[in-house]
Amino acid sequence: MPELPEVECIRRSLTPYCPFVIAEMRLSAVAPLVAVTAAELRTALAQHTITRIARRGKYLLLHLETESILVIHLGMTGQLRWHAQPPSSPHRHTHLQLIASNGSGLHYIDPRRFGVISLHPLPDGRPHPTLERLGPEYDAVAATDFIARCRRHARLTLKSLLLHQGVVPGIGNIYACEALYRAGLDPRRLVQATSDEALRHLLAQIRATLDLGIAKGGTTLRDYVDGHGHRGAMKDFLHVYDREGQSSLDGRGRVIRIMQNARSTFFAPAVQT
DNA sequence: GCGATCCTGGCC
DNA sequence: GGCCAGGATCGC
Repeated sequence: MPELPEVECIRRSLTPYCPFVIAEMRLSAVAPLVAVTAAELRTALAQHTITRIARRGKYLLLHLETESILVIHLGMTGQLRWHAQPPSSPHRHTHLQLIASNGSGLHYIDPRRFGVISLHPLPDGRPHPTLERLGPEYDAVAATDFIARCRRHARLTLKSLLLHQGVVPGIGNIYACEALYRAGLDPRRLVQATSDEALRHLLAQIRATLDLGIAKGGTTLRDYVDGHGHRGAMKDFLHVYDREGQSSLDGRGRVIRIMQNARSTFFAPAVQT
């Protein structure tokens, strides 16, 4: 569900509640823990303080005063919600609750359990495995570095390239389609058939697309809400995603849907070459 | 590189 | 009942 703009909006919506002292931690029996046990998580969190919330790609990083970091990935259907008081009817798929002494708290909800709850570093001291492999952030990467990273994946299609978290992390299916539309590039085109100039332009469009997504509060197709339960408005600004058979938002071409790696790609052949 | 896989739920 | 879904890893 959430891509970089949605994760960033969640981060911003929860930042006012830091520092947050965790008086109690509750974990469901089927919480999607990765490389940590419930006991290890409890030791790392209970009676400790979340000092700030950061983001890398689609990962939320809840920094503790101990220098340990609670790592949360929301997968397809994850939510991180703030509750000023304990909710009268907690969501059925609540897997982690971090509760303060006054009853307020952060709730992690994830029906499909494609998410990740972990720690960085891991309890054995090793770095969190997938966090380490992420490329530089979209707003910090130099164009020359971006192009060099693209060239390492010469035989990928541009669509697959954008979904690869080692190039520019945080892009998912929606924003990959949108950035390629804005850049005028066919999602089926191979990296090796794409010029440096076109890649430079693509990076600029990735930035514009993600920044707009953040400014509009993220894309709510169905589930997405920020930490306060607010939906995002970006859906009304998508040019091609979920518009099969219609014209693109700016009217420059008719949108078709194809499957790439078993996932839908929306694009306008008249605009994208 | 590609397909299968982990899950639940909504929609046709 | 079947298909599809905003993700990422794993094995071939």
